[in-house]
Amino acid sequence: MPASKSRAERPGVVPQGSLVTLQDVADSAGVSRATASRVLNGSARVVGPELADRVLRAAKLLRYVSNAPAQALARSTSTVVGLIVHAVDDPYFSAIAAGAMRVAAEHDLLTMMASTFRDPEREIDYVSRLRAHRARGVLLVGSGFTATSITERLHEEITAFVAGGGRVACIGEHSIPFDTVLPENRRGAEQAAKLLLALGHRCIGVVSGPPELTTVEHRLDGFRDTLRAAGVDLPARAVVAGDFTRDGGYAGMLELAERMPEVTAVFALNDPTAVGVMAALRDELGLRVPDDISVMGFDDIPAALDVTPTLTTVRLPLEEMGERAMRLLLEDPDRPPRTVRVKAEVVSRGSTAPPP
Amino acid sequence: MPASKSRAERPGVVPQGSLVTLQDVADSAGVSRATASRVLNGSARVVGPELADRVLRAAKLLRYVSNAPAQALARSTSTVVGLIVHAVDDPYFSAIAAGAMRVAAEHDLLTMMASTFRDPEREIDYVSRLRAHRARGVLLVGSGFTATSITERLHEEITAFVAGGGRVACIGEHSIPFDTVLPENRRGAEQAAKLLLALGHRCIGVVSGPPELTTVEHRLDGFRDTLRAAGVDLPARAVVAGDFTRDGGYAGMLELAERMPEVTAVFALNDPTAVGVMAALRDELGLRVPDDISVMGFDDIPAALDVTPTLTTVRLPLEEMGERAMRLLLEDPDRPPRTVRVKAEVVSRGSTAPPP
DNA sequence: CGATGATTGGAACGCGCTTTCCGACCATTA
DNA sequence: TAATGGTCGGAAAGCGCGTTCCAATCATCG
Repeated sequence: MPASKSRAERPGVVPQGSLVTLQDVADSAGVSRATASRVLNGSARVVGPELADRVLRAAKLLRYVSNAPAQALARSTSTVVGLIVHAVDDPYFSAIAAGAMRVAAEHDLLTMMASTFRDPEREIDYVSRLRAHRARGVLLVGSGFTATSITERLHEEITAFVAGGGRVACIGEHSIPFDTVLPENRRGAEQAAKLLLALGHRCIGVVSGPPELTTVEHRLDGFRDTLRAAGVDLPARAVVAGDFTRDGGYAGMLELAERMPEVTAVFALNDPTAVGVMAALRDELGLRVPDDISVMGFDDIPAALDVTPTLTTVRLPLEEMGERAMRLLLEDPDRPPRTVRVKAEVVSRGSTAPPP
Repeated sequence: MPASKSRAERPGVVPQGSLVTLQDVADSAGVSRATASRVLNGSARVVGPELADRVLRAAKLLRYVSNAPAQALARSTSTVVGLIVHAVDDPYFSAIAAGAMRVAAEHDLLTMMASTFRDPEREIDYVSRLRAHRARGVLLVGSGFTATSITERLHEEITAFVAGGGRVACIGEHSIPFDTVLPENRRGAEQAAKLLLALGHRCIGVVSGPPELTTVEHRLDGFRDTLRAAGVDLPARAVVAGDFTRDGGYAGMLELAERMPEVTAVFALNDPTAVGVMAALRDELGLRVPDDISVMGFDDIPAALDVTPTLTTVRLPLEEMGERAMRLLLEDPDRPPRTVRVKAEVVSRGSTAPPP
């Protein structure tokens, strides 16, 4: 029991249960810590085959795994990346997270995932904590906020992070000069508007998301501008704010129906909202989609195929966005910030039709 | 610039960009490291108010955050918990994760989230890596595997983790003697069977999940036994294996229809599968749910309400399960392992009806 | 006014690991 | 055979922080 022997030499140190240290392995293999270290994580230096074998054997026997914090301290670099999302249980974010985590795993990195529960303060706080953990990089997923005070403080925190050698990438418009994967929110919304116009709709409502999100702003602008260019007005009362959730869409639709019962089409600014809108239409308002009213969403989450009717939406390659952002974050660190634009594409399905 | 002064004293050490250390703060405040440390993380010892203020001020100015790895090393305890799921983008797991992460955040812990992409080897590997990171604890979400070789190796890894002072909790049957949140899979499946029997179904098919999961085994057993007790047989060919995904359910239904076109009800072993089954029925087989055939799922994911018809399923309080498991993991560490049973409850909705 | 105790800042060590820097040892070559 | 170069193992100095132990300062009491 070489491990316990080494432990016994410094009694009282044991924190709780015994952790096997590199020293233990070295002792057990009859070599120095330096040698053990070298064989256990392929240093530049080569160790003789027999010693190497002894070390490996001892490590296996003792179930040794290196102490990551200690390693991080000594190397002053860690093996974790941060992933900050607004809500884990939102399919938009979890699809992106799946892509990002796959790439992180390919690079042998562990992912610290933080969910802000849609609170910008927590986002700032998390960046700071990830900085404390000396994360390799952090991926900011989801929309930025239009409020400049938030953006500024986030920016400061990010700057400090980068100054410490960390990398940053964003998905969505964050008004921050770092690697960015930028979905064409504006263009997508324009095309949504065109589809609805082409179908003949002239009286259209919008169930929006939190107005403080840049994503919402851009989608809304693109939509409104396109309507206007076609001579169709989108009055303020035709736009009701949701919260980007299914329930927000439900409530939003009820309010919209009260304000403007004459709408023949509703554009929801993301898919969960659209799903909520359709539920409200069906369960409370007794309107049939698309015969009485058309509904469009945005993002194309997997569930868009499984609602009835299937949801016409603007497709974004979510998982791919996550992958690309993570690659941006991890690959060739020394190059100027890049912005990758991602096409948004209308997918016409069952929830849209000409007005009745 | 006290920070850069301190840096300048050890040139060449700077890794990339300058990290502010506790020493920098101490220098800038004109105190010793010890004092700075004491004020910055409320040690037992009290520091004089004026010095404390100087330190706080300096820390803020320099945007100091403590080096978490160094801190973890010195304290030999970290502020991270691990969360291992099978797939982030599966609503079952993301709902649980949301609950778990909320609790972790309450405790001021960062969550390392690992997605195994349904590969048991990765699960074992992740436990080991989490052990390396000296995580406070790890939460194993999702079913265990029936293969004893896997279970044994996982168990060994977990044991090593616990021996190192880490805590462990599981959701689902892992055949491991640790804190467990155990959904009543068997009871839930029994009730599902009863509902179908009560409706008059006698010829029933099952679209299952990966047979190597204990969850699948238990749900299947409960279902089969209850049918048998009622004199209804569930022949092997009536059970087709899916993979717990929507697409798996789709394919599974097609196969089931080929093998046993006479079934009047299908029990899908989780909700995504059920959604796939309904899609196959609608898009390829031209059967109406529930008029021609009934469909039941398991778990009650949010989307169960948004498919048409709404999905009859067995409800599990997913988010709450995540919360409770995380509490088990974090609260009063010194007590024998506990098992919390979670009730499964049938929710009757639109996808079930008497046979035609 | 000197002794005693309470308070508080600082020096120093240790956490586990990486990484120079040396020195020992071997095999070459002149 | 002696000198030379190349290998390879080990001693030791950090990495940034927490924390014990000491010394110094101050107030208080006899």
